Amino acid sequence: MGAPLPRDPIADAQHNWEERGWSDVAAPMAAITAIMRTQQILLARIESVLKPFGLTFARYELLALLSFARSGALPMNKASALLQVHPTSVTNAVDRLERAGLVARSPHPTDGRTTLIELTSEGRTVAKRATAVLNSEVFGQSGFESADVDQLIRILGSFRRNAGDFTD
Amino acid sequence: MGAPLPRDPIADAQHNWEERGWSDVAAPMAAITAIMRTQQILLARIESVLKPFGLTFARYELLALLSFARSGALPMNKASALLQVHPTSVTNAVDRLERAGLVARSPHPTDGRTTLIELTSEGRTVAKRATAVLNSEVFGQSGFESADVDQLIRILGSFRRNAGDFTD
DNA sequence: GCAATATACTAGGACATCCAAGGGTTTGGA
DNA sequence: TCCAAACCCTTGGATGTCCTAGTATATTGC
Repeated sequence: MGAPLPRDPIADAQHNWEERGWSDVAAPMAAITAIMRTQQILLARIESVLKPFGLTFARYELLALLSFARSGALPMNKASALLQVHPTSVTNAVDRLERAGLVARSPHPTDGRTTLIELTSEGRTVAKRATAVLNSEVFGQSGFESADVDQLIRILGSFRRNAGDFTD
Repeated sequence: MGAPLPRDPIADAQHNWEERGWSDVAAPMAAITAIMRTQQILLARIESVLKPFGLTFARYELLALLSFARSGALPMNKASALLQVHPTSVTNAVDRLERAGLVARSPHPTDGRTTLIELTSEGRTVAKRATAVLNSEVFGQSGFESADVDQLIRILGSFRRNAGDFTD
């Protein structure tokens, strides 16, 4: 956005919390705020890389999910569950991907309520190329130490499990 | 959203990455995806707590920032920089907070380009009460182990510094 | 078998974020 | 002094997310 700040605004907030006598929750507040900000930074990097492909992160995630499905097709409700987003968000993403010719809707063979989303061959190509660039430009240069990556996976995995994302 | 999944979708994605030969970036990919999902869960909790106050997280952050400013007022560009969001997002938040009577715009005394945002007394009251509930309902029950909170603050703090958020 | 309930997707609305562009104000160099 | 460049805020547009409600199809229970 702009130039770096002279001080860490989240550390400042943590100090403010402690000064007000909320020391018991100051650290979790700072951690949660840091997660918010980190997500914002990472999302911006990802979207910047995907822009040349005409993709957003939401649409890329759907393409990637489909590309890993054996049949190359998934019911919309399944995609919604796996991506952990609201069904209307999937409808929105599919609308745009379909208009771009990267996926196609088709009726479910036995359940009239269900719509299957299927990768087109162009969709598969775009997914492959976008993934390659994301791997090299974002995931390969995350800025996290290797040991910290393991810590994040452990800590956030535990959090997500406790939050009810999955049972394992 | 829905019921817990039988398996962790992010761990599955990491395995898929490894199977395709992208083992070198599979772990950072999983960590980054986990940050995205964690942010989503935390944001939902926060918004749920703030809803009774007629606040969103974006508006709450602005109120909280103002409540910690000595004078109780800040220029909009300063708020934009400290909250690390685009100036138009601040304009949007101030518009709504002003309509709700929680903040007021006033001209800067010496710089005609600048607009100051000031807490109203009602705004200060709402900020105080919203903070109390957030502290007890979200930050006080984050679900993170105390040691993990420290790890998160360290890891994400380092990341944000490297990303150019601040120099310290 | 049929009505009541549950499930799947979509339409419309509220919010937030960013970008691009425009209008007003200040600053700084020729 | 004066005009160009820099800065500040706002408007308008695109996208994503969620919620609520509505339509269509399946499933269940009597």
